[in-house]
Amino acid sequence: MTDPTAPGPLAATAALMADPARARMLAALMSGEALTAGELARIAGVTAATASGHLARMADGGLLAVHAQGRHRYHRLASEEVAAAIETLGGLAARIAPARAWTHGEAAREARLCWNHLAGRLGVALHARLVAEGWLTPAPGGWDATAEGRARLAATGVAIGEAERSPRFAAHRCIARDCMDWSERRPHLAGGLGREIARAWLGRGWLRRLPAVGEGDLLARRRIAVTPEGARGLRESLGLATA
Amino acid sequence: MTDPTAPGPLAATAALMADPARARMLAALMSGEALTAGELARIAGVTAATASGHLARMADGGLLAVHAQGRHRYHRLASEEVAAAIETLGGLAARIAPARAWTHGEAAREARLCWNHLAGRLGVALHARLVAEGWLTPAPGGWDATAEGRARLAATGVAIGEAERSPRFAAHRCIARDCMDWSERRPHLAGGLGREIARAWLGRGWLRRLPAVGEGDLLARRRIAVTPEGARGLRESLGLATA
DNA sequence: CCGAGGCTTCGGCCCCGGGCGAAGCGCCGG
DNA sequence: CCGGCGCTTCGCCCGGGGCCGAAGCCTCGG
Repeated sequence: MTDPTAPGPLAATAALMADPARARMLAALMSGEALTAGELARIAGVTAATASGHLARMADGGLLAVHAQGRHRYHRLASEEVAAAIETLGGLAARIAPARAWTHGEAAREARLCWNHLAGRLGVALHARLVAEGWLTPAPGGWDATAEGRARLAATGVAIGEAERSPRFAAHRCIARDCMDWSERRPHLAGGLGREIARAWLGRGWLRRLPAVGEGDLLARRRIAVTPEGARGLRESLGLATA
Repeated sequence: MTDPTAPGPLAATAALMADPARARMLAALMSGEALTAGELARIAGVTAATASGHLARMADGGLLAVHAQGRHRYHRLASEEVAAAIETLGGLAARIAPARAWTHGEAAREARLCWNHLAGRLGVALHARLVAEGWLTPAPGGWDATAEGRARLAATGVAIGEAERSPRFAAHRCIARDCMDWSERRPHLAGGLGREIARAWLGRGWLRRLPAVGEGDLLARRRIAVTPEGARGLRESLGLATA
C-alpha cells in the first residue's frame, strides 16, 4: 500500500522548479556554465544560507551536478534532459503568459544560447538551412549529418569528431536532435553537433557574448550576437543570411 | 522596477504541476480525454471542494481548457504543448528516480497512449519503421508523409485529411512531430498524424483499451494492447512486427 | 415548481517550507 | 599556525496554500 499523499515523481520534480529563487538559479545555469554557490545566491537574490539549502535540494533531486574545487563548489545542470525540461517548461510558460510580450529584448530573440547550443532566429535559420540543403538526414530520435554536411561544417571550424562522442551517436548515428525554440516556435539544433557548432563559432569570433542587461537578467550569459566576420563566414560557408 | 520576489513564469507554471493532487489530475488527463470535476476529484483523492480550487488554478494558468455541459464541467489539457511539457517532466522524473524501476507493469511498456498518440515499444517501433522505409520525410519541426507513406497509412484506416488540419501543416507541411518516449528513450510519433493513427487503430479494433490496474493508477485510461487482428494488420500493411 | 446532484465559494485550521542570522566546518593564503 | 573566506548546518519565524465542511448557485428531472 503506497501513501496516497506521496508526491509522485512528476510533482516532486516540478516542485524543485516551482520556487522563484530556484527557478532563477536554473535559468542562470541554462547558459551551460558551472557557477559557484555564491554566484547563484547573488543571482537568486537570497543569502548564502538560503541558496545552500536550495542547491542541496536540487542536487539531491538530480537536477544539478556538483563539483567541489578548493573552497568553491561549482554547480551545473545535471544533464541535457534537465536542460530540455527547463526549456520546455519555460516555453510553455512564455506561451501561457504573453501578458507583457517578450521582455527580454529584441537582440535575445535574434540570437542566444539555449543550454550549450544556438537558439533564436539564428538557431532556427541554421536548422532550416541544414535540413533544406540535405546536409542533415533523419536518424532515430534526431539527425545524422551527410558527408557534404560534415565537410561544410568542418570548414567552419566545427569539430565533427567531438560531436560524435555520445552514446546516441554510437547506438543510432544520431549526432543532433531538435530543441523547440520558445521564441520562434520552430526547432533549432541541439545535441552533440549543436554544442560543437556553438563552441566553434564562439571560439573563432563569429559569435560574441553580450553583457547582461541588468541585475538578475534571466538571460544573463546567454546573450550573443553575430560579429561582422561571422556574418561573412556564415554567408560564404553555408549560404546563411543573418540579420 | 519589477518585484524581485515575483515568481517567474517558469516557477509559476512549475508550481501548477508541483502539487501531488494536481499532478494526479494532469496524469489522468494525459489520456487525452476530457474528465468532469467530480471524476478528477476522485482520481486525485480529494473532496470536490479541494478539486474545484485546483482545477480553477490550472485553468487560470492556461494548463487546462474547460467546457461546461449541463451540470458537468469537462476539463482537458489545454494544448499539445502542455501535454508535451508534462511528458518531458515525467520522463525526467522517471530518469531521476529509478529507485524502483518501472512500477507500471510490463504491458504499459509495450504499448500505451501518450496524450492522444501511441507510445511504448509499439509507438517507437512504428516511428522507426516509417522513417526507415522513407514514408516520413523531414519537415521544419517534424515530419511530412510521402505519397507512399500516405497511401500505406490510409490503407490502415488513418484519415490523412484530418491529420492535415493544423496550423503547422498549413505553414510548414509538418504533419507529425517527435515526442520522446520516456520508457524507451527514443522518439515516437506525435502531432496530427500520431493522433489520427491512434484514433483509427483503436476504432477498427487493432488496438483495445485495457482496464486500470487499481485505484489511482497513474496510467489509467492510457493502457492499451494490440489485438490479434491488429498484429496481423500491422504486419501485412506496414511490415511492422509486434511482440 | 421543487428536490437532487454537480460544482463553486467561503471560512477556518494547520503544516510545509522558504527566509534569515549565527555558529560551525573546511580550504586556502600568509 | 592562524586568520579569512566560502559554504553548510542549525534554530527560529512566518506566510502561503492545501485541506475540509458548510453553504450557496445552477442545471436537470420529475
